[in-house]
Amino acid sequence: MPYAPFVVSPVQKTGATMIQQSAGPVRRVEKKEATRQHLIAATIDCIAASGFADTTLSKVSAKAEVSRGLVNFHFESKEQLLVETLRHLTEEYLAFWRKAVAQPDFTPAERLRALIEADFHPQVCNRKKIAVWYAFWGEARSRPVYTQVSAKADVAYAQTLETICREIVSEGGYDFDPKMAAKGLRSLIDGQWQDLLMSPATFDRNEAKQLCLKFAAAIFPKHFEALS
Amino acid sequence: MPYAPFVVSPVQKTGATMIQQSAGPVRRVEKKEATRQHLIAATIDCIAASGFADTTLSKVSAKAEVSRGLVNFHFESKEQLLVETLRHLTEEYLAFWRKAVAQPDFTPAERLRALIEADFHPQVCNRKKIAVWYAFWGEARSRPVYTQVSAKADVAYAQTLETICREIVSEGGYDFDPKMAAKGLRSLIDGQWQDLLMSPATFDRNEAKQLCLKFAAAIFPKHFEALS
DNA sequence: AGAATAATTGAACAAACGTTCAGCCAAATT
DNA sequence: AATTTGGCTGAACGTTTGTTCAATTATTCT
Repeated sequence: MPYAPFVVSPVQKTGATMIQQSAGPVRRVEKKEATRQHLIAATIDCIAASGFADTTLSKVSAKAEVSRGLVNFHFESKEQLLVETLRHLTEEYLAFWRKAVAQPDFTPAERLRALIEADFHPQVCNRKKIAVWYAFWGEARSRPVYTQVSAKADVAYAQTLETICREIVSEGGYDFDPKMAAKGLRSLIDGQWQDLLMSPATFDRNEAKQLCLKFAAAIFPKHFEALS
Repeated sequence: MPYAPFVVSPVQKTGATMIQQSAGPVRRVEKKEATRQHLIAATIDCIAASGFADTTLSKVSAKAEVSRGLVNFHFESKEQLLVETLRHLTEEYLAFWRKAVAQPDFTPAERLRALIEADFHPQVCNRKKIAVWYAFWGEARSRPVYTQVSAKADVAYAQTLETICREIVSEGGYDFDPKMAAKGLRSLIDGQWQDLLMSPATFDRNEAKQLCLKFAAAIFPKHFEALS
């Protein structure tokens, strides 16, 4: 049983009045969307389990426990399914780190800590999802559409991290280019992700965080030295 | 004309005496090996151009300008061809950075500089080859054999870098775990490689090196501060 | 309740896949 | 010069691929 039972959330029948909409049509629309998400989840599972090369629509539909032809009903083509899968992954990650740093009363250093914390949270930093990221990155050169899909979110991350670094540099009067600091920190995180993918046995989530914080302490000593 | 003309290096006919071997059989053996390498090179080209999923034996043999069936003559199977391709890539990279750091009169800091320099040399750090690395990494979870093939070389790199860092820490009396420093520096390099893959337009080789050296300066100030 | 709508199925399709192998020809041996 | 060896070809094989679509089932509308 690869997924939780295919339960459609029951239609709201009590409480607020339905406006301009009967209870009926919502159910069908909801179920359609649920199936769609179901297929995307199955695709992630398949890519992680079989790799990009061996991810076939037969395997995906088997994993999702639906018929073969349903994929082409919900998605124009296999390629479109893959694009939507990457989009799903991208948006999930975007929403996750955005929520983590969006605390208005945080200091820049606290926001950086929160970002690092988010980047190693099991919800986004687990071997299955990282395997899928790498699968897409491996195809990025031959299918530029994959780069386009995640480009906006990548830029958003880079800018957010750069802003945080600029604020920290400004606060501490450091002599370190904020753009370089941001690039470096992102690289450190990616590198640790790769470690999880390639050496899951020796990978340690806390160690990975500590490594990033140690480097942060090296370039922003006043902000990070004391702790860790 | 994807490759240099298929020239077999002429058999050595002058100079040292041939021992236990006529000139003849060498030619055939050499040509076989040349074809083999030819096929591996074509595979690298195909993975870079079409991605892992769309790399077929038809494309590989077309690129190498040989017949379809020849691949299965030289390699047991497609899977074996891919394994040997990864092995080739791994060994080339291993030999390259080993040569760079193997200067006996270098100080540890100079060796670290040489390693970084090697990691961004166009021979190993170019978009085509990095795309192939990522393609294999993307499949690593589903095909553990890929991890096994490059495992030894990965460990060798990690140990070499760690030794260099340990020596630098010892020299400078720094309070930074050499193991962490090594992991971090490797991450920085990987991260820059990924930048080249995903954003080739904005990637700058010298900037990438400078970024690594800046972080080196942050953790080993006495050894790297002055320069760069 | 009956008609209309839309999600889902599963069989069928051509195309492309990896693999096999009998035959060919150049190279090596006798 | 004749024979053997072995790299190489290209057609053929059985699968599997992504896609299509008429039929089916479940839901929504009248």
